[in-house]
Amino acid sequence: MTPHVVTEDRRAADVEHVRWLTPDQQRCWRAYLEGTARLSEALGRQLETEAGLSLAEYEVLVRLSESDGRTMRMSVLADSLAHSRSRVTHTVARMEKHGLVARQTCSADGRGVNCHLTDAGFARLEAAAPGHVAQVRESLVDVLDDDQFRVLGEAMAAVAAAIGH
Amino acid sequence: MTPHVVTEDRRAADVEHVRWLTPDQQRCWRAYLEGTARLSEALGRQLETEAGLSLAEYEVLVRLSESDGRTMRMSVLADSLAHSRSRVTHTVARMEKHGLVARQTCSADGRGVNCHLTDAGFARLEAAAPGHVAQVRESLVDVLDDDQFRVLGEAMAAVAAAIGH
DNA sequence: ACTCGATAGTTGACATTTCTACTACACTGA
DNA sequence: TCAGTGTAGTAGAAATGTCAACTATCGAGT
Repeated sequence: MTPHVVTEDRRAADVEHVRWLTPDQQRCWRAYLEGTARLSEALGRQLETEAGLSLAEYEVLVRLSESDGRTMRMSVLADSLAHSRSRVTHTVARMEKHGLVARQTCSADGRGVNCHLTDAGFARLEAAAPGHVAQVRESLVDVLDDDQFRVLGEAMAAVAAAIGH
Repeated sequence: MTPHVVTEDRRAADVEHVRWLTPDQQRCWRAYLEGTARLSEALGRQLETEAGLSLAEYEVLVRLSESDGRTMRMSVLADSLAHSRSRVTHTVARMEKHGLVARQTCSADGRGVNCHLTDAGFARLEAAAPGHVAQVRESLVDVLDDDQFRVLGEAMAAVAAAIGH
């Protein structure tokens, strides 16, 4: 904002060392940004209109439905979704108000909270899943050939691993 | 919520026609979700802490900097970002308050509004770009080999095209 | 010129996400 | 035992995004 000459000079020098993206890489990167934006928009809209769920809520339902006893610790849920704890707290609080999940403090660890999928929540997931999967296919899986989709998965797994946990 | 027998039956019948994802596809899809979540989190955090910009604001600066006269119509900007018009209005309004852009009604079309990148906005972009590119490389480009990244770009371009404009 | 439907953009209410600070409990080591 | 440190989760405010309603202008058809 009010740069000193020194910092300006350093920045200017740094610029010469920047490994800018090549035009091809630029194209890939822009395509990534546009594709991911449109895809999450399409998925979110489908879920919202046909099932009254946000994508975040749906993902919570999925994780819980797959876990032992349909129950997960809040922090495990957060990690598995790659969402912040705070975000999961808020999401789960909303879902609890709607009767989709129930929370109770963990008997083994007094700090912990178990989040449990209710029957109503499970039913809601069952009702939502077919439409959601159809949308995932229509907008992503069926648009790509098997190799493309496989590489996409491997690439994003590598990205997730590189960023760390 | 209060399902009739008929609709329940229909749903149950439909379920049998659902083309669920195969386990391999599931893995790819989950990896996609986790990778994109972590990547946008990493990019957003880098920009916020090192440049005081959100990813959305940064993208606006980039588009404007590349356009003729560093000026774009609001709707063109929105389309090119794949963001809603409303969202762009809010984003640009915030940026205008900070002096990064300036708006003026379009002389040719009285409904239109031109969004122009100010010198301060351009300077801000120049300052932010090296760090951002470094993060994009560290978390994405340099994590993948050339083929993976190319396929990723092609795949997401196909997705964007399939979802339409 | 006039009316109608479409387009451009904004606005404000509402929902969601992020940020920061806080409480409570658990574990470790003296 | 208990002080210090780390972990689990929550709460509320601020920032950001979405939705629906609105104003204003354009442009085609009459």
